[in-house]
Amino acid sequence: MATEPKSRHAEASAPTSERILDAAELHFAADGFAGASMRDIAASVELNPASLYNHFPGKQALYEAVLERGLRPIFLLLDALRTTDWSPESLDEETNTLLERLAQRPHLARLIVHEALAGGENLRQLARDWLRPLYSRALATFRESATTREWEDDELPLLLMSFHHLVLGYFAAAPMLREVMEEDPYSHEAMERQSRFMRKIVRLLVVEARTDAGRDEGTHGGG
Amino acid sequence: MATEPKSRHAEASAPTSERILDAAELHFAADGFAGASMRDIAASVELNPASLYNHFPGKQALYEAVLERGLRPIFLLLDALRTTDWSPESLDEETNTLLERLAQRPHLARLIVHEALAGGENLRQLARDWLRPLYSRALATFRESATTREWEDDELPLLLMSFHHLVLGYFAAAPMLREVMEEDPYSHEAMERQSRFMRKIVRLLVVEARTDAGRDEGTHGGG
Amino acid sequence: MATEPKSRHAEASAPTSERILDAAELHFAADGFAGASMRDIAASVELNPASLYNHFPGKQALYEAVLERGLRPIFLLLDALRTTDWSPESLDEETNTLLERLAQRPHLARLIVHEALAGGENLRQLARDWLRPLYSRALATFRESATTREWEDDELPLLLMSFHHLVLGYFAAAPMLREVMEEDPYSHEAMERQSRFMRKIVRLLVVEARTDAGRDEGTHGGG
Amino acid sequence: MATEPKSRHAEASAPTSERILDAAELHFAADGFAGASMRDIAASVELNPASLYNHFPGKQALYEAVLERGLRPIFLLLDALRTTDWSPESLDEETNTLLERLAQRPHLARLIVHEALAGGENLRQLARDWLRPLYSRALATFRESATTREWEDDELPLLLMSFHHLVLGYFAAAPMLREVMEEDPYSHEAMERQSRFMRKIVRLLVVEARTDAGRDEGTHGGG
DNA sequence: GATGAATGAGGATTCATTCAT
DNA sequence: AATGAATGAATCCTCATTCAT
Repeated sequence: MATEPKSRHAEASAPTSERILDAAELHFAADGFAGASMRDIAASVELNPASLYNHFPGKQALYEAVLERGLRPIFLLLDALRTTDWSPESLDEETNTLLERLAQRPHLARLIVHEALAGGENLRQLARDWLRPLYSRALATFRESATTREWEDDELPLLLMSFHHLVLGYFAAAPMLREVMEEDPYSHEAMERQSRFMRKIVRLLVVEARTDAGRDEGTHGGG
Repeated sequence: MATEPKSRHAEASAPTSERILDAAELHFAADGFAGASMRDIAASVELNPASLYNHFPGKQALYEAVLERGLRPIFLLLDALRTTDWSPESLDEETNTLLERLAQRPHLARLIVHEALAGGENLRQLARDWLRPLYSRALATFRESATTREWEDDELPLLLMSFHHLVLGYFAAAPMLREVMEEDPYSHEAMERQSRFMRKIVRLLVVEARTDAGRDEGTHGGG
Repeated sequence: MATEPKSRHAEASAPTSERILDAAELHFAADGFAGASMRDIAASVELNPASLYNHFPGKQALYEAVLERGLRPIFLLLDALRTTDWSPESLDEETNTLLERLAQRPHLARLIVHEALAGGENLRQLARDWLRPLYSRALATFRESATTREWEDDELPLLLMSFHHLVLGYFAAAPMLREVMEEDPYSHEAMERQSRFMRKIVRLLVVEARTDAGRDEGTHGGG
Repeated sequence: MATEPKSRHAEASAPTSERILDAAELHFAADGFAGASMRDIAASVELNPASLYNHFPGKQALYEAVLERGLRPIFLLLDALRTTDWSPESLDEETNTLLERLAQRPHLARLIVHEALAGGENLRQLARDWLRPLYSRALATFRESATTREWEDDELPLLLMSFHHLVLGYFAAAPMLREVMEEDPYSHEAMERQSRFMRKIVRLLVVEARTDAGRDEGTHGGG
């Protein structure tokens, strides 16, 4: 106590808490909140289940701590996209950064998708604390930007969600990709390819769309 | 009385097995295989849990029956896309049909996404029986088509998966959309808008890409 | 109804009842009353479990019918031993007959042993209806006989039970013998050997004992 | 308080695991593995059924622990018989010791007989771990001994099994004996009588048989 | 901070039995 | 005489949580 200036909060005091969070993140991502078990999480940290309660008051609190720790930096990063100048080069770079960050902690994407599927109180909280603020600001940036003028105003949320689905989908569906494509989607090679591909999609949907704007806009313009 | 030889037990219109499948589909979609409980499913049909076993030999079999009943028509529909002529009009129409069909049974998408997340034996089976045949044939069609010549050959699987993520994502994330966008994503209005949007995306990624093909092949030099 | 003079009782009316009894005997012998299941018995006869109740009012009644049908002839046979003249030749022959009869229906022995182990109401009934009358008469015969005069009077019940254990034990322990001796105890060869052996034991314990009587009876005589 | 660091929970004297084993032994002996229920065992120890799983990972493991604890000393004892000198006095004493030991834990015999009846995986294990080693060594001892020269070589296993049936039968059939003989077979008196009787049988079948050996070898020509 | 033991609620499944057809 | 469907009670076992040590 004399030599080590521990923080006041239990979460930061010991590496044990961190190890618990790591294990919990893994299990929650794999099995969802309901599917993950305190027993398994404890076993992953080679701890008695009862010991988890010395660090977190319960399963729900542990879950929230995982979300907090994992999502904050991701969302901060996304939020920073606001300041982009929407030049193709910037978009490329920012797409790249985001994918790399997600690739570092691939469990988080699955975690969010689990929540999105399940609905319920956890999702409500996640939406309130993280998703809604993020999306509303991203939307605002979209709207201010001249870049996306090709899209109708009421299509911008859909475009935003599409990027959400595309990005999270890739990570979340990793187990499926392994089955269907018979390749490890987290391999350096696969990530590289996906990153290139995503940049291309971004260009086609955001950058080039602007260029095409004047041509054959007969489809949605009629609505 | 002469024409309806149904027992007095089944007051509801549909045969019991069908009603069980309906309830099971709902619960499996909401909570995943592990998260859904036979007890809850039975309660939804106002049946004793033991009665489920008169219709299906177990949870796993019930799950598979749900998949079979729900996915067969969808996948048959997707498979039929093979015969498309890739004209913008055909693509528009087929995109439309697919989305409408999925909208009729919005739980299925969530069910697949649950599987994709969870991995495990169920996914392996789903991949073997449904996904892999479908994707390999879709890919073949992609490849034969002159339409998508703009994409590198090794990008076609990614493009395919992107459509997977985009389409399933919309339905699967419905609970999240409700929270974040504060709108019912299954409303006629929202569906209409999403359908229009998806057609536009398809056009931008598949049809127009072809047109752009000759221009600045593979780089973002257009900016 | 006109052509077939069916007996009034359901048990005798159809071969189905008989087939049910056969299957029930097998299952009760293998797993005991509690361990055997109506479902399995029905499956053995390729019948719906509900159909059993058209022939027997319940599990308990079916069990009793099995006992009745199976044990009566055996016990009649044993009872007939009363009239033996206790000559070595007669004993040999009667031992032989008994073992052959039991070998024909090896399940019965296991059935009795199951009851003997379990105790409870079924055993009480079995004892009242079958075992007690039989043993008391067998004992009386023993006592009248000059043959067994070597044994103290209070040892005769134990001698009787010993034969019970020896005979039933061989059949009841068949699964164990298979494991331990690695041989099929129901094979003709094994049965032959066992029969010869049992006759030898009977001779040693009953016939020869008489002869030895005068020699070194220091052990029990002192009690 | 200083010398007894036990928690307040365990008011009863023995440690909980031991009390569970006691109760389990009783129930498994009475109803067999399949027939005994964790619920009942827990109730016997006044414990929540879930608590059993804090001490044993499952029903099967509990069963094996019961076997291990109960059978090891018995089988060690039997194994020690190997060193007997086959003198009448030694046999008397050893028979006595064995019966006394079994009488101390009369449930074990029923437990083994249950297994012998049921067959299945448990029996296979019991045979492999306990019975087969024991019997093969006992047989070897029999064979080396000059004592049993009267018996044919292929009769020795049967003789061995006969002792098995006689000894276990007495204990296993206790419920039946109570019904049929209307006496408690575990009473001191009954045990004393049975012990005397068993010694006599052993003498007649093993010791005296040797003496008779020269007389009328193998036939019942004595009549 | 860690743990062994205890527990109530709930998990899937089996069982004997009933009843209308 | 046979059956499909229904059911309440019981089966083994898991879960998150608590508590004394």
